[in-house]
Amino acid sequence: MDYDFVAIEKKWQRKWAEEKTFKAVEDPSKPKFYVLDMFPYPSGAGLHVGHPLGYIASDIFARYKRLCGFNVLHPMGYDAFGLPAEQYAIQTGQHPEKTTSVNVARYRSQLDRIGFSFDWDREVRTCDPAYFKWTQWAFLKMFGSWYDKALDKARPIEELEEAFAKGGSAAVDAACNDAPSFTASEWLSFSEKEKSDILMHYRIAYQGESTVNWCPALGTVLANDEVKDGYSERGGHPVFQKKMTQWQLRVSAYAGRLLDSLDAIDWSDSLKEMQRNWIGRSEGAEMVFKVECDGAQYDMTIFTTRADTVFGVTFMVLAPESEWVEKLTAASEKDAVAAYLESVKKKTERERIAGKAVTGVFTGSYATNPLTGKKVPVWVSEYVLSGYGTGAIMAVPAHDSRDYAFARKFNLPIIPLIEGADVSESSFDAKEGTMVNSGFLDGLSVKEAIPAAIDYIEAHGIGRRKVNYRIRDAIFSRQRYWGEPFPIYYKDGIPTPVPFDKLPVTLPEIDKYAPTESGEPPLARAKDWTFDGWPLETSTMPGFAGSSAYYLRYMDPHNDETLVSPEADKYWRSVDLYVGGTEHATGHLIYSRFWDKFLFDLGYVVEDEPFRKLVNQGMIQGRSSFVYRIVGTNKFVSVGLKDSYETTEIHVDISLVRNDRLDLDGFRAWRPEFADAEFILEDGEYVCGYAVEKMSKSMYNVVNPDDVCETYGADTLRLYEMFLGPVEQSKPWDTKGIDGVHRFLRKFWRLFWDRENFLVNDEEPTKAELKALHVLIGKVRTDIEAFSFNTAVSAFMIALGELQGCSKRAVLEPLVILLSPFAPHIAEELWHQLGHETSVTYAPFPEYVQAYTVEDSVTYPVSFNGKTRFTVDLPKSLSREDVEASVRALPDTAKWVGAGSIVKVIVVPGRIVNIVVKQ
RNA sequence: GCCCUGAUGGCGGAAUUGGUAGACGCGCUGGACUCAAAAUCCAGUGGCCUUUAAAGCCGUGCGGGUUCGAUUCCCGCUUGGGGCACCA
Repeated sequence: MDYDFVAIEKKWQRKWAEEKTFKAVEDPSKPKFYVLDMFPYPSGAGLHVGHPLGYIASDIFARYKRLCGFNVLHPMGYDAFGLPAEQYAIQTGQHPEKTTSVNVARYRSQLDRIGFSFDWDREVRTCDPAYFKWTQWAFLKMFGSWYDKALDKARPIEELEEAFAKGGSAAVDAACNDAPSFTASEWLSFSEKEKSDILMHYRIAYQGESTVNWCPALGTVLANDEVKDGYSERGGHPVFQKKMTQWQLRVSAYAGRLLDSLDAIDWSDSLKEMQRNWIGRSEGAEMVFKVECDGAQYDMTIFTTRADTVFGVTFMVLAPESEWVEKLTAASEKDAVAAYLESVKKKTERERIAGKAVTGVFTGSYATNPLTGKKVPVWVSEYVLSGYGTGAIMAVPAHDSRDYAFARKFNLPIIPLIEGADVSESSFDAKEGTMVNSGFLDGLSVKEAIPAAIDYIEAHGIGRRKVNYRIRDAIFSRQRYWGEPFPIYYKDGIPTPVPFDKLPVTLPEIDKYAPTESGEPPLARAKDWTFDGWPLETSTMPGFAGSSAYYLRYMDPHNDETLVSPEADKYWRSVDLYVGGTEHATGHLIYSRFWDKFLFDLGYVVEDEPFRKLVNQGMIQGRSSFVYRIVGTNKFVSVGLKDSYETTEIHVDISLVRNDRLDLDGFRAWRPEFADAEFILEDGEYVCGYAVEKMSKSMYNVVNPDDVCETYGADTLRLYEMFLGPVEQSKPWDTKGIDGVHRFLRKFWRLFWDRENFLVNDEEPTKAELKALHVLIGKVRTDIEAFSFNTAVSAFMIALGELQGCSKRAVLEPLVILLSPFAPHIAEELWHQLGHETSVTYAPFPEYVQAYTVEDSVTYPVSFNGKTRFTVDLPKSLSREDVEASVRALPDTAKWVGAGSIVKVIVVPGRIVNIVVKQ
């Protein structure tokens, strides 16, 4: 019987679905294991072979864990809200829900074909009201909470109100954005509206004005991680900085915890580093400068990490968006400052970054250096950011390159503070050297001077130690249709939560999906977009809202009472293995951690980190093929000969190319303009050139997994994607090697079947066969645990070579179990042919037994300095004299052996190379 | 500019903790089977020198170092990929 992968795969995929083989049920008697993939956005293009890479790896791991006796939760769903469906809707008028469900169906059929062991009963879709009810619920919980810095956790807002009523604003140490201070009695006298406005400064989910990334082309604001190099990540449209009132999440309150608990999770160093940079902790000091403008006096606070350089401050700089600009602009400079602010406003984010031109304007006011008493001018410049620190800086041109450039441009003085620093050409930014010109700091090294300066500042009441974080609060509103509506309505202008029992707030039907003519979000088009007669919020939530807690929902997806029941949460706890791309490093993976910590604070979940271990799979790139048309003709020249002609490189569809050889007739039929193409061949064939590029339709290099399943089968696809190289590594898809993997499966099949006979017998395996089997068992286990699937596949191939013609049940049964995570269909089929009734999925992983000894070896005692130190196993061909002579000839350092050491003797036939001592 | 990563045959990639570099697969070459082809099987396959073989020499991006021994550890570069970037 032949290996009929088409029939086998169809048969078992149907059985698995019918029998719900992979259904996960909470079972306290078994240890749990939660394996999760980042759920996909169901795009219209469908899956290409790059997408399943991570899914295959996690599926192997999930199946392996089941074999090891774990109760495995391995769910899948769809991140179904998003821009592409909405833009398609704007163009065609088709409801995004329709597009989305069509795409979801396509994804599902593609996924099913690869034979994943998902528990589809737990599927979630972020756009499903029964799901986003809990996204809205979490938002309301954040709206109803504040962050207590003293306890370092979120608490219900009612407790804040109580504290205000007792002790006013001074009674709490809360994370907030510039809220006014007030007494207890003032609080009690405030109106509802006033109280609401004040609380808004404290809520974890709050409405606040801030400088946001505004993208006019998309008609919406974007979060920082959705902007790349000043362009929108989706669509690549220019982005402007704009002050707007938006819903925001107080992620910044969690900065310290997000940073610290990175140490406790098993993620790659590079990813942790990315998050550390994004969070951006820096230690320094806040310092107060007295400022004077047209006779008025102010105290202005700045942040610096170089308190040691205060003696070199020669000017101050404000961010253009800073509130200080208005206060500190002298009457005489009003016009100049206004003109400058206007010019800054017009620039796109891109221009601000790219144009490194030094610009700025003098405000006409002066600040007093708190240490020297000297007066220095206050300037405004776009190189200072409003969102970081206090939006104002002290400038030390001698030791900061940006301040230096500014000082040079506007002819401001430069005072060097470090001995021997030459600041005639550029600033000296390094934190090393000995202080000079710095009063009481003179003679100290920079490393000593920084804390000494801060101590002094604190002692004299000029400022205090301060840790600053770069991470900003997440902008949470989007002016779009296809997202979760906010469960917020405006009662007398006061943002009011929709009661929990009225959730979810579902999307209204509207006639057009574009923003309104007056620039309002699409939801403003809805006829009756109200709650209880009051207007509802018209913006929707961003993409990361629905993906932030989906891993929790999988634990208890049908629960209508809570996001996740305490029982389910306590059982599944958190994700043990999370597999996905690194592109979410500063988006989803930050927000999810924040979201989880928030729910943890409120006692809804038991773990304060969502993803214990994270593996980032690499991208699979496309391998594009090219033909070379001789300029001005319809003649194509093979790649090896193209240098003798002037040619144009043309992408050719890779389905017309096999092993870089072009299918000439197929090419002529491909497009009308090539119908009468002529070819200049080499060795009778047309050889194409190639390049590794992103897999995309326009480069004709997309490989659909369905096609691979058609020709080779899902098992081959799975095995091949793993065999391609380490999961974490990016690599091009290259069909060349796929035959080798397919051949392996056919050979494997042939251990069981020849043309018509089932070969399996009950003979006793030989020692050599047992050795091959058990080496494989050990290797497969360690490789899977180490996520090294490519070497595991190699191990199978080696074992198969050694087990040729071995059709013994005692060998084949464990072999089938071992193979089942990788190639589940063929394994399931053969498992049943071996007479088993139940799925191989729950068979026990074979035990590794050291069932062999080194053949042809003999044990020698080895002695140094007349004492026997240890014994070694060596090939018989080596005489005892040889061994001892070799050991004696070794240098002393190699001969030392400590008590209790394990010794390995490295033997090249005929001589001892070395002795390795292991502890 | 800063941070993280990687660099090994014609190709994808192996190498447990510093111990015979190139496993496994692809490709290529030769052979078997076949009227022939496909499929399958067997053998060879880093480079140089050599008629061949044996033996030898050189070889893990480059230059140094530590070590009996370095793809592996240290220092300094070159270069591919990714991230951050006026963050004071």
